[in-house]
Amino acid sequence: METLCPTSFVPNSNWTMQQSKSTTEWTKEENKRFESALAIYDETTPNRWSKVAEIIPGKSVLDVMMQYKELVADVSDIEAGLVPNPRRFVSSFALEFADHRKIHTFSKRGKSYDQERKKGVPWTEEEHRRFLMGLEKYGKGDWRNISRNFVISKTPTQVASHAQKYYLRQLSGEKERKRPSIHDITTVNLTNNELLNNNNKLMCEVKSYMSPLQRSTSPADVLIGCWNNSFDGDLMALGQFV
DNA sequence: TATGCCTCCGGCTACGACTA
DNA sequence: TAGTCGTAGCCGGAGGCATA
Repeated sequence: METLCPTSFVPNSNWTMQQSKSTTEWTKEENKRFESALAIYDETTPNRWSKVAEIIPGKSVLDVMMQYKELVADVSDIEAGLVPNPRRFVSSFALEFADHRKIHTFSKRGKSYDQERKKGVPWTEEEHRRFLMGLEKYGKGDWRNISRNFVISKTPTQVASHAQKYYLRQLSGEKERKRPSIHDITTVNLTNNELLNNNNKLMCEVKSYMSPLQRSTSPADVLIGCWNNSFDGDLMALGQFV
């Protein structure tokens, strides 16, 4: 059984990316290029952020990652209805993104946006890992925060449902398990933790790249903040800027 | 080897309970 | 009262297995 231990690298921080702002200002034109790039290179694109950065002269991989982080924050504000006029340039793309996420939430008592039953979207291993991280951070039951801060691609309902199956899986004895499952990945212990090694490596790279001022922020905060916004794999690309 | 049936897994939905 | 969580059950899909 593969296991991982999030607390081994998650710092005792306030768990925010607030301090880790991009060091450069973004013009309207740059934002437009940024949105176009996001449309061209979707989430499945390898080294997505490297490619996005190439499209925007003067912007680094970290810059575009931070910009994406802020875009997602805007979307969250829009979704929550907290901010009538989002704090910075909010594009139609952000609004579309918000609509897209809204489609994945369901109204109560059986009235879904789609009348037909949705085809299940399988959880990826990465999403499950983040789910486990969120579980460690917020504990069982706080699906809203886990969804918002760790598995942003899933709604709280989906997270809760996933958790239900996860706990059922844990309760079933190993002998009863006929087939391997993503739920076999747990948070129990440290050994065989490829993820830990990967993240230690990434944190070193991030720290190397950060300016002296930024280094007052834990690189783990940067890494986790990036994680929260689907920057999978692209942090590796930071190495070229070090 | 191909095919079809069976079983298991896991995402989705509905609904009751709880709380602010 | 609305929002959120917990959970039972439904359902589709994939893998396992038996049989021709």
